[in-house]
Amino acid sequence: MTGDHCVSDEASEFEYSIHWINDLLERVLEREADEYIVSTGKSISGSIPISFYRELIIADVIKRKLLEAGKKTRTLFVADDYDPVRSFPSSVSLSLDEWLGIPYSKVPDEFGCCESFGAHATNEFIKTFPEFGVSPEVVWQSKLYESGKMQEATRICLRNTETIREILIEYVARDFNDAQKADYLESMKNWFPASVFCPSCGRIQAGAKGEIVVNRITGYDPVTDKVSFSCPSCGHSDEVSLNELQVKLSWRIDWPAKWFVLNVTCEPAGKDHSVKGGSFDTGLEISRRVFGMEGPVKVPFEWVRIGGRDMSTSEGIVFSPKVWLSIAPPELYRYLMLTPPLERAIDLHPERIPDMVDEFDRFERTFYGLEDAPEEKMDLIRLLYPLCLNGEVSEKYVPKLPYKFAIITSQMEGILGFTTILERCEQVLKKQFGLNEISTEAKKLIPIRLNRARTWAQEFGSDRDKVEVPDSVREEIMDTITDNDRKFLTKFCEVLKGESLDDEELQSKVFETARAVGMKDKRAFVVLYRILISRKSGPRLGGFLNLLGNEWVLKRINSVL
RNA sequence: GGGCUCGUGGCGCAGCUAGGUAGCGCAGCAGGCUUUUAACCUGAUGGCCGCGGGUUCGAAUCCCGCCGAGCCCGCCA
Repeated sequence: MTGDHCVSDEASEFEYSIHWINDLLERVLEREADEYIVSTGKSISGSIPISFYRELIIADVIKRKLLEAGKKTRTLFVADDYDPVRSFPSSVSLSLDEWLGIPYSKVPDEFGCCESFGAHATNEFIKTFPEFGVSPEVVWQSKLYESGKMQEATRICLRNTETIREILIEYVARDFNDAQKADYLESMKNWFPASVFCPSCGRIQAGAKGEIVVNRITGYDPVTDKVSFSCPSCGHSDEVSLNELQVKLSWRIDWPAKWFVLNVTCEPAGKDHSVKGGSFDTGLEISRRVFGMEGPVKVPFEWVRIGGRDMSTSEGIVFSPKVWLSIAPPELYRYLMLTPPLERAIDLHPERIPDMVDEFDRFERTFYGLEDAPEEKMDLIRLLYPLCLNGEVSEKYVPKLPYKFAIITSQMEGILGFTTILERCEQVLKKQFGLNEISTEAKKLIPIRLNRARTWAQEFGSDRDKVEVPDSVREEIMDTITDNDRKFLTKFCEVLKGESLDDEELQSKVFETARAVGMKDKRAFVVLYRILISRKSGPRLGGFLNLLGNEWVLKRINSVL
């Protein structure tokens, strides 16, 4: 802040904040609610991809800031498991014909461990909440309906069918041409905002994606509270009292009804819903005119993509939270979600995880003042860093093993064993951060990072990232070794047989030995790397040789002599 | 048809809201660390800031138009 220019109180209102979180908080606080309910929701047509965490994290930071401001608040996660099956991802073994049109909450779990197909997919996701630092209350849409909590909302909607029709015509048909508009108006004449789960066949609709015929209510009598319907799936038709039927509101109506029932103050919405005149806006209109409520604060956000493609379950590119956790820290994911503006698409590139982890580590060290940063950036870092964590900010910096070092080292586990590797990593940490002792917190993180780095190298790394130590020296490598090389190797064996040296001493010995036999030092390194890992360069040799152990290296060298 | 976002050195991005010397990370290059590197440090190279107008003393930044890339909505959810 420059002190010489004075900003009046009025003008300061128009100052831009350093981050969207602050603007968002302000907008939400304007509601002056007794309790702020920040809701999120997801349809459950299969495994939930990590992209959905953008919504949960946005909701979570709103909650965190509200709590900080001393407000009462909760976040919700509404699992829309009452939606009927329209299609299955290719990996699913269930028969689509059998379950089409049945709610996901009534389709069995093919793995047999959860209550239903919907519950399985949802539970799998919920399990990762603590690691990603979110803690919403889980609301099952199926239970919301089955427990009767939605029934009054449904009744209100049926009684206001005419108003809802008007709203839909206004919003949906806004940009239609005359012919489309005429069709739409015609179709809305006998339209009702809810559908019936047929008491005879249990379906809410017939036909798969593209050719859906919904078992829509065909009439409602507000005096008798009876609804009539005709099932397109089995042909059953009837007129039954509303509270004796299982009825579900249409999507565009279901959403505002949930806002009403759950008293939602704020809800982030992906761009598919938040498009101008889209389902969110329609919902707000319904909130106002049908439920007499203001409706939640809309928080539009763009999608998270992976490698330039959308994460869709149907395409089979499911990048699940579990996969993320197997290669990168959850804090990094939060960081990536919180840094860019909400309206910006985020494209994840798994192959760039090492760089991104490095960046986050640097960001963290900057927070702790271990790295320089311009003061104007510090405000943002102080705001953002705590929001990236899944727990409390530690008082002291917990040193992290460099990810790129972990990539190489973790792949040595096969030949060295985990214990040796851990010891080596602790040494590196001590050296890098100038420590005498490593805290237990830091120690705990080492194996986690090693595992992630190894998995990353295997699953997403290029050939360059994969370091292998073959069981024996390959034939083609043998052929490249000259007599002069053997002279060097023989002499170097004497070094290895001698007293144990530290990394740097051993490093120097490579040079000394090379010179002693009149070999170019460059060649000495190439030869050793070839024998060890079949390529001409690799990790810093002194440390690497010690990592492998003199005994092992001696045996290896002897095998080519 | 309606809407959103993006277009800045090889790649990924910041800067744009309050116009004034074009920055960062990664890769690449050169050098250093008693000579290795995928660690670390230093340095140099590299950009008509998509194109064309306008406003201005001055535009990556503001305004208008265009081009290109991508996505969403438009039946259901």
